Amino acid sequence: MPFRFEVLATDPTGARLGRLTTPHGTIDTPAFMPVGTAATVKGQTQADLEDLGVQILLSNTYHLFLRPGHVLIRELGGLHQFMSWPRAILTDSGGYQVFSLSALRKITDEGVKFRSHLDGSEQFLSPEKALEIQIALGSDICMVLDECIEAPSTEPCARQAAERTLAWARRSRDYFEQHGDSDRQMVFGIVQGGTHADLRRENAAALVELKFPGYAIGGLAVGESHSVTCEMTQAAASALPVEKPRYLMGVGKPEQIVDYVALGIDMMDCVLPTRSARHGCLFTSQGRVLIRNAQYARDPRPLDENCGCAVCRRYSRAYLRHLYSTGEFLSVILNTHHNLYFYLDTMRKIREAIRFGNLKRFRSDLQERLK
RNA sequence: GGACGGGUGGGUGAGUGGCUAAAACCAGCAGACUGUAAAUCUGCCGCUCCUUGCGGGCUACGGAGGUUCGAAUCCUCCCCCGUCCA
Repeated sequence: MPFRFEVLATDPTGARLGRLTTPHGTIDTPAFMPVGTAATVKGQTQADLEDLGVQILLSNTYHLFLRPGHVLIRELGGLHQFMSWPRAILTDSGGYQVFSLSALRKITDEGVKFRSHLDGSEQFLSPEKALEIQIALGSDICMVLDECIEAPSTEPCARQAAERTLAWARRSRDYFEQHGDSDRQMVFGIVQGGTHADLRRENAAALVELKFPGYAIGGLAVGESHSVTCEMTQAAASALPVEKPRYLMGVGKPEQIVDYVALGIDMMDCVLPTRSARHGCLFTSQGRVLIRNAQYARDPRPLDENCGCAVCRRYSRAYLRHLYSTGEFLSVILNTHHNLYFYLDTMRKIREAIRFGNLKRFRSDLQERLK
């Protein structure tokens, strides 16, 4: 079996230490997946990412479908070969674009009609089409197309989206059984349900009957408070099988991630470290640093004295500020490198804390420092 | 010496009688960013006072006078810059 998920240890909080095996290597969980929407993590080479210890990257079905096209990528040997990434890849289905491109789309039970943000052309994504594209891309983990809604949303509205997502999950599974290869790829179903705990539980339970090899929780961190995100995560996770990996989509800040891990989450992804880096917001052991702030202009210290990354070992805050304020390319590169290191290093420490059963202590220390 | 053109807030630069403490952009200062339409977006950006309000006072469009209820905008003189002619 090329795919395998093992829970190696659990922490009193409920956190799980695990290992997910894929044809492109194993992933230590809880894992953070950097986002490389357009087959690139902006500002980092694949060699950089390997050096950082990234075991799995996220990329995007919808964006790659529009450009350069999944057929072209298949011709060039699939996404791994195309982008020269030897480790695992998870592709998001385009479900998030249903949310973020809401002004440019129309949803029916059949699928989603998009007006391309690139050239205005009309595009259509159905659950089957999203899988067809992901099969062509060859990602290790495919996501079913889902309907992600904003928060807050009314119960009927959330229910409609959740039920549609469930129906789409069934169609996705069936399509993959017919056209996919489970030795090569796995498909995760996605729980929806807005900010309604009962609906989350109900939707998760129904999804589990479809027997996916892994489950994602979607539609969170889209406007609701962190405590509600946790409550919903808890509600959904409680209905998921313990032996399958759980992926909380699109989160979060470092101090939030430990909370999700404590709720039994195994995988997460977020644009925060990469996007914030480009915007001059850097994550450190003492909290966030806006490197453009005047107070760093003459600061000879490393960004984070407790950080072992290549950037902190070599450059000063004053230099990083200079690069940012002059708009130099190197600013994006160094900032992104540091932020990803910080996230991945935090995950390493989280895994270690779970191994020793003291995540609770680790969490309160981390949250105290970062608040 | 003469003829034109021009001098606006830290910079570039709109504005040619009231809606102008003065567009826009840049610089500066601060904030946001959560399955990436994002190397983006937002706010502040003359001084000052308080009862912090689409509040009051003061200063401001090269300088000094003047016209007008009202001037960055019109008039006079002066200073400076650019181009051209001697």
